[in-house]
This record gives sequence, C-alpha cells and structure tokens, in this order.
Amino acid sequence: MRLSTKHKEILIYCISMALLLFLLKWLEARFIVFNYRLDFFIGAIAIVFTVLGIWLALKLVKPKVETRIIEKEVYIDNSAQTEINQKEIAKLGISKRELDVLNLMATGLSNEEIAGKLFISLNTVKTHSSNIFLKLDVKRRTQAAEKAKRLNIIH
Amino acid sequence: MRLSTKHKEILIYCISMALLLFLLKWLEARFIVFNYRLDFFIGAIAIVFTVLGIWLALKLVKPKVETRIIEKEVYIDNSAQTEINQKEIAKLGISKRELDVLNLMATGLSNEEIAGKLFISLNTVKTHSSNIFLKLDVKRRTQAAEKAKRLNIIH
DNA sequence: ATTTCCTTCACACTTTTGGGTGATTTCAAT
DNA sequence: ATTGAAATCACCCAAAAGTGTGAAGGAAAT
Repeated sequence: MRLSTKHKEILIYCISMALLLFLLKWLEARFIVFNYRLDFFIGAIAIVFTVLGIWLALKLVKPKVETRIIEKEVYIDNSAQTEINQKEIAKLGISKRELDVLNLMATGLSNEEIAGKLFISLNTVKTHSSNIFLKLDVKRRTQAAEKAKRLNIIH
Repeated sequence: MRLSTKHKEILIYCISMALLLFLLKWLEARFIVFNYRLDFFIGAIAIVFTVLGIWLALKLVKPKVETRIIEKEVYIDNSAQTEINQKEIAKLGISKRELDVLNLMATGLSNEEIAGKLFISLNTVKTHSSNIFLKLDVKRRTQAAEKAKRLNIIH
C-alpha cells in the first residue's frame, strides 16, 4: 500500500506532534517546572504548534491551476442525428399534441408563445404541459426538456 | 493611519492569541484543573494553535499559481460528447459561478434547488441567472439551457 | 350504446421566475 | 492605494409557470 504525498505530510505532522507531546510529558515527570512557569510554557507550546501549523499549511496547500489553454483538432463524424425514439414515446403514453407542446417547450418558448404557435389557448397549453410533466415524471419544463432529449423523445 | 490587509490579519492573529492566553490564564486561576489534566490541556492548546497557524498561513500566503498549457488533439467519434467551448464562454463573458448556475439550471433544477446545491441564497441565484440571460441574450431559463447546449457551453 | 382517450378550455390559486435597484465583500490588477 | 470585476445578498414588483378541478366535444375501440 502506498501513501500519497499529502498523507505522508499529515503522517509526519502527527508523528512529530506525538513526539512533542511525549517529550513534554517526560519533561513534566523529570522536572516539575510547569507549576510555576505555566504561562511561559503555554506560550512556548503555542509558538511551536503555530509554526507547525504554518508549515503544515504551506506543505499541504496545492497550487491552483489557473489558465488552461486547449488547442484541439476536432474531427467530427457528423452522422445523422439520433433517431427519435417512438417506442419510448408510446411507452410513456405521450400523445401527438403533447409532443408538439414538448418540442416547442424544449426550444425555450413560453406557454403563451406555444399557444400562439399551435393556435390553442394558454390554458390548454398548461393542461398539456401538466400532463407531460406527469408522464415524464418531472416537476418543471426545464427538466422535461432535459429528460425528453436524453430519452431521444425530441432532438 | 490605515492598516493593509496583511497587517490586519497579523493583528487579528496576535489579538486572538493574546485573548486565548488570557482566557487560559483566567481558567487557570479559576479552576486549578491543569495539574492533573496537563497532557489533555497541552493537547488542546496544540490543536488550537495548529489551527490558528494553518489559518494564518492560508490567509497570508498567496496561492501559488500554476499555469498549465495543454495542447492536445482530440478525435471525436459521433457518439462522443462535444468538448465545452471555452472560447465561447470567454467571448460571452460568463463567469465561473454563472457557469455553475447555468449547468444546474440546464439539468432542470429550480432556483431554490440550485441555491441549496451551491450553498448560496435564492437571491444570489436569481442575480446569476439574470446575468446569464443577459449574456446569452435569452429571456427564459429554458432558452438559456437550449442555447448553452447548442453553443457547447455546457453538455 | 358505452367506454375510453384525446383535445380543448375555464377559473382559482400557489409557486416560481425574472427584472430592477442597490449594497457589501473579496480579490486581482494597476 | 485605487479601481474594477466577481460573488454575495436583500427587497419589491410583475409576469410566467404550475396545480387542481371541472367540463365538453370528438374519435376510436369495445
């Protein structure tokens, strides 16, 4: 098993921290020096661990990659667009008119604009779209458009 | 006289350090708890100051910027997804965050859901989306999704 | 004939979106 | 040190979208 650089850094830090604590414990047992110089002692620890923290941070901070210029040669085999999936439409029980609405919806038209294009009332469009949402099992027109394209119900 | 941001950071650090030491001193006077829990206490101090050190380092050190230039040739078969068009994004002046919102928007999420995912407020999402509509020159989120996909700004 | 589905529409009501304005903070560049 | 872009958020207001219910005509199937 191998450790990443980052894990190694953390390991080193933990070990040194443990060693330091161990050393302090030993000093404590050796000389009872901390009772009357506690504040001084705390200060020393604070400084040591601050430095360690800074060192750790400097080690761990990864340089962020800023600019990425990609030169690309793209060869597109632009074969015919995916066929619309009639079976999926049938399976979901989407009617002709609903499909009309769905198509216009996916191009970004508002309900009112759809109503205008199909010569039906706004309320009718709303009814159709509600039914579409039910059949596609989505909550919003944006989801409907996404899912319909994903299922190749529309282009 | 005014302090630069860097000086302010250092000042804040020193003050918080002083406050901490003061607090510890007070605790020491209040409860003589450190004699029999010294190691525990030392550990706590170590952690606190390590965190402070890390924070200090992260605040003061400017992140190393690594500019990476990648040149590659991409051969795309018909089924592979098109690469996202960085130039188009740059040309339209769409920012990182706006792109985040645009992506989630195109998957069909509501503004509130987007806000939840990005840990920002609903109002912020609205601001971003309004800017997106301006930059993409569209009126609705469905149009934005459609156009963004067409321009290969998103998948 | 009766049933079922599609299509059309209405109305009331709630939720979501979008527009406009302004403020603050942070960061990078000058 | 100043400036500008980006990101954050608030508030108000209007428009659009979505929900629920009900209804009516027509076509196709039973």
